[in-house]
Amino acid sequence: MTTTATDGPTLARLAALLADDTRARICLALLDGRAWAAGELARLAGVAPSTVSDHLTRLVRGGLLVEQRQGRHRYVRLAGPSVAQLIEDLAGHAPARPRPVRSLRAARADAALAYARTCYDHLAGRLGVLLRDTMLDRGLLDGADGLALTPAGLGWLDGLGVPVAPLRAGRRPLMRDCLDWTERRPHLAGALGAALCDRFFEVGWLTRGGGRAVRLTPAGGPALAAALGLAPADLAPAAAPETGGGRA
Amino acid sequence: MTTTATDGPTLARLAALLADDTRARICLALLDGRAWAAGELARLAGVAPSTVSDHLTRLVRGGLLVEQRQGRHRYVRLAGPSVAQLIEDLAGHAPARPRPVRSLRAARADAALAYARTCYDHLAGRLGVLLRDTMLDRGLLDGADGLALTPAGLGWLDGLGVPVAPLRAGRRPLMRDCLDWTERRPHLAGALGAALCDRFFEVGWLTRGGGRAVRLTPAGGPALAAALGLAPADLAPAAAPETGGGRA
DNA sequence: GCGACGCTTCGGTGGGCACCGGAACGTGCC
DNA sequence: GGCACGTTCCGGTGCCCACCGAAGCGTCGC
Repeated sequence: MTTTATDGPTLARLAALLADDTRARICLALLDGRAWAAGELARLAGVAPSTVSDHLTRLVRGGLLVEQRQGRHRYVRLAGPSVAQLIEDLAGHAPARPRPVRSLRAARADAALAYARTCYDHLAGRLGVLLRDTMLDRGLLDGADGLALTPAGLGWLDGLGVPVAPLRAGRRPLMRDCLDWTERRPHLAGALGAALCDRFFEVGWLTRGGGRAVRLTPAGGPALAAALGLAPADLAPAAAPETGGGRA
Repeated sequence: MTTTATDGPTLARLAALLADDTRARICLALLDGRAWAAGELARLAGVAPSTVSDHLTRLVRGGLLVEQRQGRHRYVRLAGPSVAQLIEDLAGHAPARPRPVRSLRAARADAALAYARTCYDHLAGRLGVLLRDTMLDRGLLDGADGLALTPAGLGWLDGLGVPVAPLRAGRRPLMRDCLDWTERRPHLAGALGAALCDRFFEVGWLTRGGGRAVRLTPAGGPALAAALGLAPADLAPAAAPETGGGRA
C-alpha cells in the first residue's frame, strides 16, 4: 500500500522552487501565459544564461514549468492554469509594499499593468475586477452562493460569441474567483474567464501592450462599455496620462 | 523593462518561508487550525527549541502565523483561512509520489488521515470529498455554474441546525472548492464548510483522532449516513477501491 | 562549409542560513 | 524565596546553492 500524504520536505522542496529571486522573477514573467525562450528570461532577470538554464531545469523537473525545444531555442511556459493560480495566490499573500517610484517610465509601466493585464489566460487588473463587478451588478452572474451564471448571463455571452457549452465539458471549473494582487479584490478566472479574454482579443477590443500589460483599443473601449451597459468613461484608466503617440 | 508590482524578491521572500523542511513541517502541523506551543513544535520537528523559536519569529513576521503569548508559553496558529488554503494548494501541487510504508503504525496513521481530517477548519479526506459529492448528487448543491446552494440545500442545512444567514454576512465566501491533496478532488471549504464541520463536532458525530485526523463516532456514522441519504456502509473507512487503484 | 548564436555542462567561489549549545530571562509552582 | 520550565538571545559552524566564466555542442544563416 502506498499513501500520498504530503510531508514537510516535499512541501519545502516545492516552495524552494519559488524561494529564489531569479526563479520568482521568471515565474512572474511567465504569468502572461506565453512561452519564453531561456535567453529572454536571462536578460529579464539580469543573470547569465548558464544560471537561467539551471533554473529552468529545476523548475521543469519540479513540475511548475513545461518546456518545448525548438531548434536552438528552449521555450518554457507555466505547466497549467493551476500553477498560475498558485503563483497568483502566493503573490496575493505577499505584503503590500509601498511602491518606490524609480522613474517616470517605470511608473507608466506599473500604471498600465495595474489597469489591465493578463493573469495567465484571463483578464486582471482594474479592468478585470470591473468586469466581474459589472457582470454581478447587471445580473449576468449571481454571487449569492458561489459564482453562478444566470440565464441573462448565458444570453449575454451568446451575444458576444462565447458559447458556454464547450466550456462545461472540460475538467476546468467554469468560473473561479482569482484574487487580484493589485486590486486585492477578485477578478474572473476559470474556463469562462479565459474564454472571455480570448474573445476580447479576437474581436480586437483588447491588444497586448509590453509584457503582461493589456490595452483597450480605440474601438474596444466603447464596444466593451456598451456591452456592459457602462459609459465609456467608466472604463477610462483612472489617472493614467495617455500620451499621444505611444502605440508601440 | 521594469519588474511587476509584486516583484521577484517579494515573492521569493514569501516562498522562502515555506522552503525549509522544519518550517514546512510546522505549517503542516498547524493546518489542524489549532494553536501550538513552540516546544510542541520543536518536539514534532525534531529540532532544538532555540531553532523553532527563530522559525516562529520569521513565520509571524512574514504574516503566515499569528502568535499569542500566554504565561511562559508562546502559542502560534495560522494567520487565517487564506493561509491554510495557500498551504493546501501548495501541497496539492507537490509531486504525488508514493511513499514506502515505514511501519504498520505509520500506515494506520496515514490511512486515518486519508479517510478524514480537518483542513484548517473544514472537513477533508475521503469523507470530505464524499460529503461534497453527495450534496451535489442529492441536489443540495448545484455545481453547474460554480457552487451554488439550492433551496433544498438550504432546508437541509436548517434541519441540521446550521443557519446559513449569518454565514453570508462575513467577508468570507460561503462556499469554495478546496483541492484535497490525498483525493486530488475538491472538498467543501469556505464559511459553510467550516460551519458544517463545527456542527458535526458539536453534535458528536465527529471526534478528533490524533493530530489532524478525525473519526466518525459510533453514533455519528449512521446519523451522517442518514442525513445524506446513504447506507452506513458507504461511509466505511476501508472503502475498497473497485478498479484502477491497484498499484501495489 | 563557416561563423554566429543559443544553450548547456562544469568547476570554483561566495554568501546566506539552519542548526546547535550555553547563558540569560521571565513565568508558574511549591 | 527557590526551583523547574519554556523561551529567547548569541556566537560559531557547516552545508547548501546561486552565480559566474569558459569550454563544448547543436542549430541556423549565409
